[in-house]
Formats: sequence, C-alpha cells, structure tokens
Amino acid sequence: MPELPEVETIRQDLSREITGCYIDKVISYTPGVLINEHDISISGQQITDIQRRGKYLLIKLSGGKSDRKDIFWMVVHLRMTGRLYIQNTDSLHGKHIHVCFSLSCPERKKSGKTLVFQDTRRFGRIWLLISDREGQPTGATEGLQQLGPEPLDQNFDGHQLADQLKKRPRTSIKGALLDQRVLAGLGNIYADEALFAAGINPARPAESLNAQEIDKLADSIRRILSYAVSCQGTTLRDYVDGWNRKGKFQNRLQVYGRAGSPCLICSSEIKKMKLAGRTTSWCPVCQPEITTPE
DNA sequence: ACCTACCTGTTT
DNA sequence: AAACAGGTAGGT
Repeated sequence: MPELPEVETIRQDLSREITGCYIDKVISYTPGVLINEHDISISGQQITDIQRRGKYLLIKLSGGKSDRKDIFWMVVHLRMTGRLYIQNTDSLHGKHIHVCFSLSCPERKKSGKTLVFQDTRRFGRIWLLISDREGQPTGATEGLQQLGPEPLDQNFDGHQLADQLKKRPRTSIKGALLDQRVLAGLGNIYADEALFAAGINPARPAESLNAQEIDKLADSIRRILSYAVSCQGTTLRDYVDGWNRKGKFQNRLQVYGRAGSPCLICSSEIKKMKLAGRTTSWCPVCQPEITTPE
C-alpha cells in the first residue's frame, strides 16, 4: 500500500517526534520480520536521523549510550499493509503487531513512547544493519540499492524522466512508472493518477511518448505526489500515518478505483485494464490510445 | 515481459 | 468458492 506520499508522511511524523530518542528495548513477536534481530543489537542506541528513499524509510542510529562508534540503520519497507506508528502508551492494540520499540527521550522529558510495527499481510520488513564505510545503509536489500531518481528532488524533470524511460522502452508507460529502478516511489495509485493528469494512455509503450508528453508527465508526478503528501497520503484500508491516523488523499483521487464511474473531467465511463499485473484505471477520452499531433 | 509466491482479509 | 488488494523478489 504505502507509496511515496504515505512513507514521506510517516517520515515527517516520526522525524518530529522521535529524533533524539533512545531505543530502550526491542520486542520482536514474529520471526522473519525483523531481519538480523539476533546479530545486531540496537538497544541503547539513539535515533539521530530519519530519511526516505523511494518507499523505504531509513532510520539512522548512533552508538548512543554505548561506546560503539559505528552507525547503524533500521531500513523499513511497509509493502502492502505495513504500519509504523508511535503510541504514547505501552498497551498494544489490535492484531498483527510484529515488532515494538520502547523509546525514551530524556531531552524532552517524555517517556513511555512505543514505536509499533503492525502488518496484516506480513510482507513488510525491517532490516537492521551496520553502515558501510560511507555511513550509508547498503546491504539491506537489492531494491534499495537499485532505486531510480526521487521524483520530489529539485533536479527531477522531463529530461531526467526521459533518460530513465530509455531503460524500459518497450514496456507500457504504466509498467515503466511502477518499476522502482526507473523512478523511486510511485505505486499503483499515483501512477494511475499521474497518467490521468498528464492525459497519457497507460498502455502506450514508454518509447512512444514525445518530449512534450514526458515533460507533462514529470510535472504531473511532482504535483500529485506533493499534493498527496500535503494531504497525509491515501488511506484505502490499512495505511495510517506516524500517529496511527488516516490520510485524506483518498478524497482527492481522480481515477484510481473509479472504474465504471464517470470521468470527473469529461463524464465518460472510466475503464479498467490489467497492465504489468496491476489493475489500471483510465479514461478512454482524456487518455486516448493514439497521440494527436499538434 | 510475463508469472508466482509471499500473507490475511474483504468483497463478489 | 474465488477474486482481489497499496509491493517486491525470484523464476522462466
């Protein structure tokens, strides 16, 4: 479920609330979810920074109260139904809670905070690792190393997107946008929303888009992701932010999940088709199959 | 470029 | 009972 806007929302919430906190205790209830749990101990370490790369959350730790000078990381991927949120009490609610981190924040004179990882389908993972020589979290998973550019970075534009699309010339543009090596952070919801906003048919081969269309697509991607972050992400069912609250962007969706309903622009019936193994919603009028030359 | 697997829950 | 769900990894 969580795509870039959801992960970024969680990052912002956690960053504000638990940067500087110490990890007092780690409780893992489900084998296989917390990777390296028996090889790396992060108890006593301090959370010094929380970053995001694509749909990965990167939680940076320092040796904290111990003498270790190594930098450690917790790399989190929520996959479809993962939740990572702060609770101000110790009591746990709900099923499918797999890992809990007890936190204390001496500087803020707050205590009893718990960072909870909950995941119905159990696809999500948290990797514990020691940083490489540059202090970066390599070695977590191939997916993290191979990520394409960040669509919300300053230098992301049509040129960069065009360059990236050359990696997958024959795939549908929808398939290319879902490929995290092409662009980091888009998933099924925002790929559909961006293609609709740009008026591009999702089934068109990536190589068939002209420069003007790619510019428009890059702009649409940026605008929609930013807007979704400002709405704290999309909650269809499982997603919650860093405080276990629902997002609001589900009220702003233009095409995703609207097959059979009238297009909000032209009132044509929104269609759905399968692309790259994913249900894709699109408007046959606003997103024509053939490019109309200017 | 497809398929399946990984899981549980909800909808048809 | 079967299809489907925000994602990715691994196979063919």
